[in-house]
Amino acid sequence: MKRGRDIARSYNDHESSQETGPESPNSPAFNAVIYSHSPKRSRRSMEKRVVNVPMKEIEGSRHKGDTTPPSDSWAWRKYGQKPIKGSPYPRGYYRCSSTKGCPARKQVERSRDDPTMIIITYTSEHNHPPLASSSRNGPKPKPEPKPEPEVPEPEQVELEEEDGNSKLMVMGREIETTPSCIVDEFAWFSEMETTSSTVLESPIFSLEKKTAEDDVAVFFPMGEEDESLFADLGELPECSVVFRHRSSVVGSQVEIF
DNA sequence: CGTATTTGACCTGCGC
DNA sequence: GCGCAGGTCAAATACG
Repeated sequence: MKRGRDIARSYNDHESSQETGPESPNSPAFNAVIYSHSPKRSRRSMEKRVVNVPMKEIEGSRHKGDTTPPSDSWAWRKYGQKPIKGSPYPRGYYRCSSTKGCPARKQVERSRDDPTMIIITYTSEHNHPPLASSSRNGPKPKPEPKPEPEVPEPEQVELEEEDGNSKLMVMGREIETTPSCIVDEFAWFSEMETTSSTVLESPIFSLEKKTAEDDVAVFFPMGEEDESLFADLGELPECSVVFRHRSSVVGSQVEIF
């Protein structure tokens, strides 16, 4: 069995070799973010992506407690929880259980400033597509309850054009967009698009078009056998942001100082 | 009974 | 070098 130090080493090794960017934000309403770029990568200074999700977005989620993670396109398994100094709420630690050996992890905690917000910090990226394909091998994800599809407040998610550059406004904050990040990140997604002609349009995409009329609808390709697996994904609006990014907004980041 | 979660212990990084 | 805080492991426990 690997002990902590071994994990930490391979973890950092993975980070240093990471060239495809961190995983997607996968959140219905997110404040973006890549923490970067410490000259010396370490467990605490590694690249991270932070996503803020309003509590209401994750109501109905299967977990209970202060660090309820929102459902997304991957299966997550909790492996730890720690009280965080200065915060009344503990932080939950989750790793991807969609496939064996997936390095993706996320930390879920409540915002100390706004308890109605959940802060999700993603570290490492998935080495596989979302559940659509991964669910056919590897550990099965738990069936998710079906919450009502949540709709981001119109005033919380806006698309702005300025000097030819797109800006995503979320929760009143401006998110700088960086195309290369997401393009690389979803290389696997491009492959799927070119290898399948069967597509599914999620209701979430039409929602996105409400907030960004000029957006090109992006369809998620899949085989017929996957359609049933995706039957529940209409409840996963978090993907829509990512897909839209690929089409026009293409990525999101905010530098945290 | 198999799988997921909880929780205390352990380890590492970082600041002083 | 020391102590603190964060991150992870793994045994125990809970759950379906």
